[in-house]
Amino acid sequence: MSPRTITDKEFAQREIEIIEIARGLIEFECITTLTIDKLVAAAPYSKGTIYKHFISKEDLFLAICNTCMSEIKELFIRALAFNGSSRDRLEAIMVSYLIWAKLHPAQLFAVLTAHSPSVTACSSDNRLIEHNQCEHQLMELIGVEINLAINTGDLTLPPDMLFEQVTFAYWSAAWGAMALIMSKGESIKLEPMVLERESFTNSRLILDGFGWKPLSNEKDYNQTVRKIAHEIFQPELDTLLKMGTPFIFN
Amino acid sequence: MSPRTITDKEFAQREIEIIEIARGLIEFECITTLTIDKLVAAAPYSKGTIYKHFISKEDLFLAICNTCMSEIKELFIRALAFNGSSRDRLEAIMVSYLIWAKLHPAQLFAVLTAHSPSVTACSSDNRLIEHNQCEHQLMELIGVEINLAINTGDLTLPPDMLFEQVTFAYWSAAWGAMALIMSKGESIKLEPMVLERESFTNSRLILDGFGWKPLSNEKDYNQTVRKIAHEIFQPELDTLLKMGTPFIFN
DNA sequence: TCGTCACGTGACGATTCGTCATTATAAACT
DNA sequence: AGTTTATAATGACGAATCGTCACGTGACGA
Repeated sequence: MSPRTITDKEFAQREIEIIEIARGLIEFECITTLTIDKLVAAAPYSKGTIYKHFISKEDLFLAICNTCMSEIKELFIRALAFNGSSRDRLEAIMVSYLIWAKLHPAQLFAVLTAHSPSVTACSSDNRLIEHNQCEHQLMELIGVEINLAINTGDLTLPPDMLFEQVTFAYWSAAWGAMALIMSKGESIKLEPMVLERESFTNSRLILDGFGWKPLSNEKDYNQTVRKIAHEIFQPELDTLLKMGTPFIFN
Repeated sequence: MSPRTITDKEFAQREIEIIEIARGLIEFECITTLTIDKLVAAAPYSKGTIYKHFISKEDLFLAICNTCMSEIKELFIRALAFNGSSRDRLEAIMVSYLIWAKLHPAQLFAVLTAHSPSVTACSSDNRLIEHNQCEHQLMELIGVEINLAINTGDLTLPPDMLFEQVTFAYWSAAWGAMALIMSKGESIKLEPMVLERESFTNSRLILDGFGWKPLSNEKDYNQTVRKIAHEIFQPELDTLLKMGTPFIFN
């Protein structure tokens, strides 16, 4: 009754495989120069099959973005294992985010462009839902830490403020620095701005603005960042060094 | 010796005209659906002529973006006329930025997408230089106010920090909120985040983080925002109301 | 009036996207 | 084993769009 069927699992597996191939292509070219035809040429599947998975090129982009966000999530989880104050762990999240960005600059572009309206407009509903879940999960991880901080008294939630606003403030400040600095090609530099430094600056300002203890003038967070990086992300630091783009400490 | 010449001035004028036509098209469609062919159909010039002005579609996008930034600059200048503290005037800049964004949501998308690597890659050098100048001018306006604050003692520049970093921190936090909230289509909402509220929150956090006086717990900035909006941007507020997207005060 | 040369034009080749008619194939059945 | 059958895979194709370039046009000087 059902000849030549493909199981859901096989289908999902193949989707992952295609996404990985696409990510591989991006590494050498750029998200912009990636075309469906190139992907078809590089993958052991035909165009029709690929369009079974992604309803459009943008849908593929968003799928790549979602995969990246899942990867980032894993790093976040590792970061949250840092033994320190709640604020230390937020710093650790920033470290992990930066490390990922530096490890995969081409992929980061994919994540950035995935936030453009064209991608949102041309992606499948399921993919968009998945994307929202990914974003939600990342924010949730930050949210848990914020809750902890409130419970321990390190952070006092301003009375007229929603809980999610704290997450959003932190996330958006990090996003802004990332987007502005990384979008500039090598051709034009945005002053002498350094991704790592400005990101930590934004983090510090936002958290100090909340009065999240210990404040940055009570503690040397540069030291904390070094400790986090070496304790949790030493392998990644080594890779970055080998890539010629070492993590820059203050 | 030179038959049928076009002066530089005429050329520049025509460029402005074409950009305005393109902006008009964007209003009804979207930056993504804007094609050169549509522009050619809408403009009294042929494709060849248009390609005399813009070396690529992306170059046109960046030109639109630059025009928008010049418009924003004018609003910034108006904002800076606000009679108050230096921090009040930064708040005024945020108000003007938000008002522009709400007045021209479609154009804002153009500005956002103009920051994607594809646009940077395919634009002419001149256009990129112009873009950098626009960005620089906007930041410079903020920079002037920061200097004033330092001179009056409202702000103490952290010893290990460059002057430009203050500007960048403020600008990137504003950018992040804008990019994250506006990039979400109507389909998917990012929690109950409100552009105006989160923008002012970010602004307050960053400036409080710097210890920029008067701090937000010493003064009701919601009141200041209302004052700024009504004193300087009442016509725009009325327009927004008519558009059905009123400026949202806290 | 005519020649010239910069400017304007839009047809065209080249890409790339996404579809769909056709082919291949594995399971079920005889 | 051979046949049937429904589903999956394929890639040729039409449509859309980009950017170019060979040709047309017209203002000005001679």
